[in-house]
Amino acid sequence: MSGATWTAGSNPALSAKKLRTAAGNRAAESQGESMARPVRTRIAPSPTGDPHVGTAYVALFNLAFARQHGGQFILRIEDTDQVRSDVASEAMIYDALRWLGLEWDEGPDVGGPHGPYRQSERAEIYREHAERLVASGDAYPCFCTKERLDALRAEQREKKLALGYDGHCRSIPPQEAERRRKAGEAHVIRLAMPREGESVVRDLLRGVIRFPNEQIDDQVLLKSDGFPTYHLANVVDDHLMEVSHVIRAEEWISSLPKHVRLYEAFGWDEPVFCHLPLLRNADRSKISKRKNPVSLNYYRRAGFLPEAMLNYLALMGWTMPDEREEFGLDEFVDELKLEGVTLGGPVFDLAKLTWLNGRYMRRLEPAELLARLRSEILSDGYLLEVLPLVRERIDTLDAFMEYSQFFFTGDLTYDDAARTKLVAKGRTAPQTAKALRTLLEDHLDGLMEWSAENLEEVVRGFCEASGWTPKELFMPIRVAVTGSPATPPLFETMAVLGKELCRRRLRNAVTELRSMK
RNA sequence: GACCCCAUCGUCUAGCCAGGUCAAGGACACCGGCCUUUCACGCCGGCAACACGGGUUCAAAUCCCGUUGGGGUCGCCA
Repeated sequence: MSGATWTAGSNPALSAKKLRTAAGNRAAESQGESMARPVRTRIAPSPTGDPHVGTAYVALFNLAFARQHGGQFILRIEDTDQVRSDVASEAMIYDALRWLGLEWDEGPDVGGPHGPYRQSERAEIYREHAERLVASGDAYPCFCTKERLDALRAEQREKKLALGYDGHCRSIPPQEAERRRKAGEAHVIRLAMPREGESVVRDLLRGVIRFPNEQIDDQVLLKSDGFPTYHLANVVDDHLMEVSHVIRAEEWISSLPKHVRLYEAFGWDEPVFCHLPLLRNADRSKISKRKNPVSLNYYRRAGFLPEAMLNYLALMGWTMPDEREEFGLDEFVDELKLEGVTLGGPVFDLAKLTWLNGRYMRRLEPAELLARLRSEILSDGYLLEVLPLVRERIDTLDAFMEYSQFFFTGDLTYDDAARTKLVAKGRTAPQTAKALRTLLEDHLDGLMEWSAENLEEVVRGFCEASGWTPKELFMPIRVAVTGSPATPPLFETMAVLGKELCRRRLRNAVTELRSMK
C-alpha cells in the first residue's frame, strides 16, 4: 500500500464507524502536510446508450467536491469498447450534463492540459503502460481462447467453484510468450495478482476493506484488439490526469483491489477512493431502464427543471446540516462533506422529485416559467415539426390544440375506445402486450437515431421476424403512443414525439394491456 | 454459490463516531381538516420505523458478536 496520499486535499474527518480511530490518527498525521495535492475529480461515462441519471448523480458529487476545493472537474469519455461506443451517445452526454448545468473544466470538447480526454485516442498510452507491466513481471500475455474461457467458466459454475480466470497462461515462460506474441498469436495482457494473502484497500466512506487474494483473478488489462479494459485505462488516466479523488459508483468496490494493485505495480500514489451508493429501483435493485426512467433525456422531455433534478439528486446522498431539502448547486458546493454521504442505497422516487420540481416551478416568475416552457415544450422548432403533421387535418387555427394535444402531454390515459383499439385485431391482449414489449425492449430501446425512416425500418423488420403483419401491429402502436386511433402518419408522429415519450407510452400501454387479462 | 458493501416510518432521511436530553425529529406519499365558486397551491393535524438474537453497560437506535434481509461483483462491458 502506498499509503500517504489518500488524504490528499481533503479533511477526512471520517464517518465510517469502524475506522473512526484509525482514520482520526491518519488525519492528524496528515495535518502537517501543507503540500496537499490540488483536488481534481472526474466523471468517466462510456458512450453506449442514453445519458444515464446515475452519470449525472456521480457527476454532481464530483463537480461539487472539486469546486468546493477550488479544483478541477474533468469529463473523460471511456469509449474503449469499440463495438458499443458511438458518437451519438457521446453528444447526448454533453447535452444532458450541460442541460443540468454540470460544466466540466477539462474534457474532449473543451480541451485541457492532460488530453486527449477520449480514451480511444489514447490507445498507444495504454499499450506502453501494459508493456511496462509485462516487462516488470506484473502482467503477462494470455493466449487462452474464448472457447477455453467459456468451458472454464462452465466447469467452475458446475462444480460451484469460485469463478474467474485460472491463471493458465501465467506459467508460460516469458521467452516463449514473447516468441508466440512475435509470431502473431492472438492474446490479451493480464494483470498478475498475488495469489495468497489479502488486499487491503481504503474507501473514504467505508474505511478499510479487505479482500482475500484467492478471490481475485488475473484481470484482462489489454484486449486482443489492442484496446485497454476499464481497469487499465482508468488507472492510467487517473494518474496521468492527476485525479486526486476517484468518486464513483459502489459497483466498483469489487474491482478496487485490482486498481490498487495497478497503482502499486506502476509505483504511483493512489488517489482517494470514494464509492457512492447506487441509485435503486423501487424493489431496491440497481436502477435500470426496465423499472425506471433512467435516461436524462426522459427527465428533460418530461418537463423537469434541471435545478430541481440536481437538487433531488443531491438529496439522494446528502443531507444539509439543517436538514433543508431545497437548495441550489452553490449551497451544495458550500456545504457538502464528502465523508458524510449516506450509505444506504437510495430508492429513486419519482413522486418526490415531482413534488420538488413543482416547488421550483411555483417559485419562478411567470415570464421565466414561460421561457422554460418555450425552450422545452413549446419551442418554435417543436411546433414547426408538429404543425405540418396536423395542418391537413384542421380547417381553423383554433382546432390545432384539439388535434395535436398528445404532442404536448405526458402520460396518456386510454379511454374505452382507445383500450379496444390497443388490442390488435384478431389477437389477444396478452399477445399484443408481448409484441409491444419485445418491440420496445429488443428493437426500439437501442435505436439511437429516432427518425421516421429508422423507425419504419425497425418496426417493419420486427413484423417480418415475428409473424405480425403491419396491419395488425400498427394500430396498437398508434393508440399506445397517441391515445387515439386517428392520427398523422405513425412513424412521423413517433419521430416528432421523440424516443422518450414513445418509450414511456409504449411501456404504459403494455401495462394497460396486461391489466386486461 | 463465493467475496464485498449496506441495514431508523412504504420512500428520502436526522439521531449513531463522543451511550442517557429519543415515550425516535423532518420531508415525500397517504388520510383528515382549514382556506376556497372548483381544482391545485398553502396552512394545520393524523397514520407510520430503530430487522432479529445475544453481549457490554446503571443505561443501547447509538458500542461488540452472530443471524436474517437487501444490494453489488464474479466478462477480451464499463
